[in-house]
Amino acid sequence: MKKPIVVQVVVDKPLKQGFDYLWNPDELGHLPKIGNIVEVPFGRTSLIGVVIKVSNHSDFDNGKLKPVLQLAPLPPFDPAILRLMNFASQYYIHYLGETILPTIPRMWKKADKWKKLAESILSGKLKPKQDSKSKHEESKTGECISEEQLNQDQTIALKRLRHKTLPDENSGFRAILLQGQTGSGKTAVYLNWLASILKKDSAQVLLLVPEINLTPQLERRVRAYFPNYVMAVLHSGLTEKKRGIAWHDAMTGNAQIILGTRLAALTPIPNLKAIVVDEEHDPSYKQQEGTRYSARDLAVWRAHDQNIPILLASATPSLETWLAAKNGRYELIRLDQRAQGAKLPKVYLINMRDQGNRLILPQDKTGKGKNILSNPLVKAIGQSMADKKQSLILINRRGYAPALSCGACNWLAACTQCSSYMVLHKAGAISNKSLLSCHHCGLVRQIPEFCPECGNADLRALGQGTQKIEDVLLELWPNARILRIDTDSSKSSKGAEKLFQAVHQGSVDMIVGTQMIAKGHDYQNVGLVAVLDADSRLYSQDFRAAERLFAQLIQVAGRAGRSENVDQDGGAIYIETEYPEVAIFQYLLNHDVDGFLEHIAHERSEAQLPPYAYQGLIHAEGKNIQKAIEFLADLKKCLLAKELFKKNIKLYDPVPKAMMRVAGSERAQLLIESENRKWLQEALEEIDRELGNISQGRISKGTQIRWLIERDPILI
DNA sequence: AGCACGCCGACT
DNA sequence: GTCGGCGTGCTC
Repeated sequence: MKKPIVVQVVVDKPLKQGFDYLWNPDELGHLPKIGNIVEVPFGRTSLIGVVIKVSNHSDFDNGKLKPVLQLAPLPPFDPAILRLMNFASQYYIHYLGETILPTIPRMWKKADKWKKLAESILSGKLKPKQDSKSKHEESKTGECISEEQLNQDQTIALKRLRHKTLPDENSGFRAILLQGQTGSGKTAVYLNWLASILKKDSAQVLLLVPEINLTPQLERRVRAYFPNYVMAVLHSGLTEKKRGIAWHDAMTGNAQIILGTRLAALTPIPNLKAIVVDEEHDPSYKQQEGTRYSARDLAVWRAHDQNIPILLASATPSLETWLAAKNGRYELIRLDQRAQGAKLPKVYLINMRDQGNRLILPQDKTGKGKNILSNPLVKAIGQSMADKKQSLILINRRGYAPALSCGACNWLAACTQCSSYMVLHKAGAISNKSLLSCHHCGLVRQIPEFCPECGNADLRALGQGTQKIEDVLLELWPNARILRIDTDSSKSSKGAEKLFQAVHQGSVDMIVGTQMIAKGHDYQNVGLVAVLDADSRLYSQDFRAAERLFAQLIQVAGRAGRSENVDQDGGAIYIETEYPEVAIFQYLLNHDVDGFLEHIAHERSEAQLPPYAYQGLIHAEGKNIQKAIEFLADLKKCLLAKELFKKNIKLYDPVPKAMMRVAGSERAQLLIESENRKWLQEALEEIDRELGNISQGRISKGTQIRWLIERDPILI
């Protein structure tokens, strides 16, 4: 008798095991391969799954095996990407099916459309128009900006890079940190490097960027660099179809260049020969839902596993990467000369404790406006206007004011769903009338006419956001052309790119915005950058706050003085702070990135914090905070009885989260820490088992607490 | 995670 | 007498 073909399939459910199915080669047209994407019956419905094992046996009751219904018109996930998925699943303590399946674009998860898709593939209709360039024509290096255009520093960096990675056919795994100031031309270096990798037949390269939707400039630049290659662009902002096609182009090898955000790190690229992670320190590489992976870390693992080079580029490397380069685990290539001779901007710290620096607006007799803009900054903006230079003004709060308060009884408008105050938005931003909005759950409310506590009509806006700064600037310069760029304004107009176009055309004098204006954009005529709320991000209890702020400040500083005019001075950055003496600002004064990292490294080492220790976080969420805390306290008690936790693991006390209540549910967390990676891994696996025993999915049975394990958290 | 099955309180 | 609560178990 002929042996049946049995395949094991994982699906997108919180289930530990795979499920066995019969494979009928006559009906499916092929023999099964590990990595095949299939449709299988599951309970009363059917699901998409991935084959993870092929055999002739099943431990399950053979009479009850159901057949695989359909095979997707896609190549199987290649062995390398499956190894990566397996690793991610284990490392981040997430079910394999729930790790693999969410990486498949929606377009390919509709089994009823597979027949049609198969036809479009055959007839070549799947390609979008602009991507249908033939790929094997002409010289493959194409119209790359020629190496002669690189400055001396860049040329040396590129040479070293090639020397490290190209001497022989399989030079193997190399992790290289390309550290260089903003404007030092890192992009030109790595694009030229990728060009040399791509010379090898059918090679594919992966270029990861933090948020491509904010930087269409980079996409255009890469396209222009490689006109003769097919490029696949992958990020969450794409339409279903575009993303589906790009993913298909990557996994079939049709595209040579895969440019994308963190999700691209988990895309199958069968002929992957090199990876670049641009702005490798950027927190947006960390996925904050589902499998909570770090795309940068996975990319390094992938490069190591596939024995290929990876380049990590940044002006302000993460401490992890910087230390690895320092102790020789990674290679270090520096790029210190600012391209085209541009100078670094001068840094001014404005001490906001100094009364003399405070500005009183002429109309503002009460002095309410005194903390909004300082005198030195107003003078500098005026000068910048006179010089016909643009000013970039950052305040990391959108809306008009971050709170609404009663002048009589100090009542504050709070969100009913979250432990946060509601932000006042003036007409025009979210809707055409003023209202209160919660930035955590999205709840929107009318502005009350009277204080609901005491009936007073004197309700005041506390603090300031982008809208208010815009108002104040208009008061000071009634004729100034001011553009506000934040999530609100880019949503209500036709997206951020339209707004940025106005900036580049020079039809704007001042740009007021949140952090999103600091990312990646090459401003040609910005002479001044101002940071208004620097301190608010130092107050955070997160130990990485200073590191993040420093990176952001260096990044915005780099937006100043980027003119085409070679003799330009470097522009200026003004930072308003009540603590100009703290280390972060002092290192910033000298643009001393290494000094700052050295300083932070010392602090972390003293405190035994990451990267000198490894952390995991258990999240718990329920109807009330007591229940959530109790759940974690019980867990802790139970864990402390185990050997592993007595010796090698530090368990902190369960605490409410900084934002305790969000959208009606209350959240707590338990931090666990170990000096040893492996011990932490074992501990997290033990916790997963423990919680799995008392849970159904990710909800604990008795207590109805939803829990989640996070490895290497970045926001604590 | 869904979803069915199954055993105890207030309702047309 | 029934509708419906969510506790428990299953999905190849």
